[in-house]
Amino acid sequence: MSESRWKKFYQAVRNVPRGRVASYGQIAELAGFEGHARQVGYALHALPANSGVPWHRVVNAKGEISPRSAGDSHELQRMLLEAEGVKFDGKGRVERRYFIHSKT
DNA sequence: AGCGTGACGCAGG
DNA sequence: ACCTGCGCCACGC
Repeated sequence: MSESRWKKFYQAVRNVPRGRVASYGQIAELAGFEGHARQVGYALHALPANSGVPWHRVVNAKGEISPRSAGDSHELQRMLLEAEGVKFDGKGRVERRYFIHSKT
Protein backbone atom coordinates (compact mmCIF):
# COMPACT_ATOMS: atom_id res chain seq x y z
CA MET A 1 0.00 0.00 0.00
CA SER A 2 0.92 3.62 -0.19
CA GLU A 3 1.06 3.43 3.56
CA SER A 4 4.83 3.02 3.34
CA ARG A 5 4.99 6.55 1.94
CA TRP A 6 2.99 7.81 4.85
CA LYS A 7 5.29 6.01 7.26
CA LYS A 8 8.10 8.27 6.06
CA PHE A 9 5.95 11.23 6.94
CA TYR A 10 5.07 9.79 10.33
CA GLN A 11 8.73 9.13 10.99
CA ALA A 12 9.59 12.71 10.15
CA VAL A 13 6.86 13.92 12.48
CA ARG A 14 8.35 11.82 15.26
CA ASN A 15 11.61 13.70 14.73
CA VAL A 16 10.00 16.95 15.75
CA PRO A 17 11.19 17.66 19.29
CA ARG A 18 8.78 18.32 22.10
CA GLY A 19 7.93 22.01 22.44
CA ARG A 20 8.65 22.60 18.74
CA VAL A 21 6.55 22.57 15.60
CA ALA A 22 7.09 21.92 11.91
CA SER A 23 5.09 22.84 8.85
CA TYR A 24 3.60 20.23 6.54
CA GLY A 25 6.10 21.31 3.95
CA GLN A 26 9.00 20.78 6.33
CA ILE A 27 7.73 17.31 7.16
CA ALA A 28 7.50 16.46 3.49
CA GLU A 29 10.99 17.77 2.94
CA LEU A 30 12.43 15.85 5.89
CA ALA A 31 10.75 12.70 4.63
CA GLY A 32 12.36 13.16 1.24
CA PHE A 33 9.18 14.22 -0.54
CA GLU A 34 9.68 17.93 -0.95
CA GLY A 35 6.69 19.64 -2.46
CA HIS A 36 4.24 17.03 -1.21
CA ALA A 37 2.94 18.97 1.75
CA ARG A 38 -0.60 18.22 0.77
CA GLN A 39 0.04 14.50 1.00
CA VAL A 40 1.40 15.00 4.49
CA GLY A 41 -1.92 16.48 5.47
CA TYR A 42 -3.69 13.55 3.90
CA ALA A 43 -1.47 11.08 5.71
CA LEU A 44 -2.02 12.74 9.05
CA HIS A 45 -5.74 12.74 8.48
CA ALA A 46 -5.60 9.00 8.02
CA LEU A 47 -3.48 8.61 11.14
CA PRO A 48 -5.00 6.59 14.00
CA ALA A 49 -5.31 8.55 17.25
CA ASN A 50 -3.20 6.13 19.29
CA SER A 51 -0.34 5.85 16.81
CA GLY A 52 2.18 7.56 19.05
CA VAL A 53 2.93 10.12 16.35
CA PRO A 54 3.08 13.68 17.70
CA TRP A 55 0.79 14.95 14.94
CA HIS A 56 -0.07 18.04 16.97
CA ARG A 57 3.40 19.46 16.28
CA VAL A 58 2.53 19.90 12.63
CA VAL A 59 1.03 23.21 11.55
CA ASN A 60 0.82 25.00 8.22
CA ALA A 61 3.48 27.36 6.87
CA LYS A 62 1.73 30.37 8.35
CA GLY A 63 2.15 28.87 11.79
CA GLU A 64 -1.55 28.39 12.04
CA ILE A 65 -3.34 25.21 13.00
CA SER A 66 -4.85 23.98 9.77
CA PRO A 67 -8.62 24.02 9.75
CA ARG A 68 -10.15 20.54 9.63
CA SER A 69 -12.96 19.64 7.32
CA ALA A 70 -14.52 17.86 10.26
CA GLY A 71 -13.87 16.97 13.86
CA ASP A 72 -12.60 18.92 16.82
CA SER A 73 -8.98 17.78 16.72
CA HIS A 74 -7.75 21.29 16.04
CA GLU A 75 -8.79 22.31 19.52
CA LEU A 76 -7.00 19.33 20.97
CA GLN A 77 -3.95 20.24 18.91
CA ARG A 78 -3.71 23.72 20.34
CA MET A 79 -4.20 22.36 23.83
CA LEU A 80 -1.41 19.84 23.39
CA LEU A 81 0.95 22.45 21.98
CA GLU A 82 0.29 24.89 24.77
CA ALA A 83 0.88 22.07 27.22
CA GLU A 84 4.36 21.76 25.70
CA GLY A 85 5.01 25.45 26.14
CA VAL A 86 4.29 26.57 22.59
CA LYS A 87 2.76 30.02 22.50
CA PHE A 88 0.32 31.50 20.03
CA ASP A 89 -0.16 35.10 18.98
CA GLY A 90 -3.46 36.91 18.94
CA LYS A 91 -4.30 35.54 15.51
CA GLY A 92 -3.86 31.95 16.64
CA ARG A 93 -0.49 31.53 15.02
CA VAL A 94 2.55 29.82 16.45
CA GLU A 95 5.49 32.19 16.69
CA ARG A 96 8.22 31.58 14.09
CA ARG A 97 10.84 30.66 16.67
CA TYR A 98 9.04 27.42 17.51
CA PHE A 99 9.61 26.00 14.05
CA ILE A 100 12.33 23.37 13.90
CA HIS A 101 14.22 25.31 11.26
CA SER A 102 14.04 28.56 13.12
CA LYS A 103 17.38 29.48 14.65
CA THR A 104 15.91 31.60 17.40
C1' DA B 1 -10.30 5.15 -16.29
C1' DG B 2 -11.82 10.03 -15.36
C1' DC B 3 -13.12 13.76 -12.02
C1' DG B 4 -13.32 16.09 -7.71
C1' DT B 5 -11.30 16.64 -3.20
C1' DG B 6 -8.05 18.03 0.45
C1' DA B 7 -4.87 18.60 8.12
C1' DC B 8 -0.65 22.66 1.94
C1' DG B 9 2.61 26.16 -0.24
C1' DC B 10 4.12 29.83 -3.05
C1' DA B 11 3.83 33.76 -6.35
C1' DG B 12 1.33 37.85 -7.63
C1' DG B 13 -1.43 41.77 -6.98
C1' DA C 1 0.27 41.99 5.81
C1' DC C 2 -3.97 40.13 3.38
C1' DC C 3 -6.49 37.83 -0.45
C1' DT C 4 -6.61 35.07 -4.81
C1' DG C 5 -5.14 31.74 -8.08
C1' DC C 6 -2.48 27.80 -9.53
C1' DG C 7 0.32 23.66 -8.75
C1' DC C 8 0.90 18.97 -6.48
C1' DC C 9 -0.61 14.10 -6.15
C1' DA C 10 -2.80 10.03 -3.75
C1' DC C 11 -7.56 8.53 -2.65
C1' DG C 12 -12.44 7.57 -3.26
C1' DC C 13 -16.50 7.51 -6.06
